[in-house]
Amino acid sequence: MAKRNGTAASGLSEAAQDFLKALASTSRQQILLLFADGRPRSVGEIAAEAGIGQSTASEQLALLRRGGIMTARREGKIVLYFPDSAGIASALDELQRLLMRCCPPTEDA
Amino acid sequence: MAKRNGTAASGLSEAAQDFLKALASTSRQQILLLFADGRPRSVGEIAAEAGIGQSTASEQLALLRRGGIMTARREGKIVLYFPDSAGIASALDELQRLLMRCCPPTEDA
DNA sequence: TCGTCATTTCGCGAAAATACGATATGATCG
DNA sequence: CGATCATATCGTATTTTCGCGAAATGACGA
Repeated sequence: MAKRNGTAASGLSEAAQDFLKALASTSRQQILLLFADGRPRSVGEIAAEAGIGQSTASEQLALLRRGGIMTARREGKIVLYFPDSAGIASALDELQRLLMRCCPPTEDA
Repeated sequence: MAKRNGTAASGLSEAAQDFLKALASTSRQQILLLFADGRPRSVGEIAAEAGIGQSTASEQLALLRRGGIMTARREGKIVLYFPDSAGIASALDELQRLLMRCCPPTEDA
């Protein structure tokens, strides 16, 4: 009776949980903001631009990836990370549904 | 040159930061879910229904309130907590804007 | 005013997150 | 194959969060 990844007891899927946890960190937000220009980056680049260690960047990127916020593909010797628009959209959607459920925008109108 | 509460260096206002932090916790999510029926509750009720200590509930509710997710009003001797639809909507809106900024939903579309 | 009830604040120990350097894994090139 | 570069994983120290009971604050009623 392992818990499926659907709706957990708390009402949010694990994916959405990971999404929120990944986003609730200023350092990960900073990483995310590097991609405002839409250009994929290697781990080393990200570490340098964010001013953090290489291993730290790798770990944070792993969390962002688990949260469905970023994806990566291997490009020869390096690994290119970039935002996962689809993952973000779906997590955001689920989050919105949860909030709607708890907090109807004033029951009248 | 104190940082205004508008857009911080990371790109997210403090309000949005607190919103995310408040939401990124299963116990706080559980509290939030108690309000699916729209009925306001006292701190004691919330503690009981969520199965946590009373002081813990108070502290978590404070975080939810700081995150703009819940509000409270004093009703005689007790304090009634309930979701803050407006706060949620605005934080969600800002979050959405941030994500749009970093992750355009495929540059063509 | 005093006592009581509800909530907040405080002090604390346990658990988790964070960042780092060092080391292991994987891929490319000689 | 062996060296090298990029990334991932490991071990660890520091900080932050979590949840609790105890004590302080605030509100009401006798």
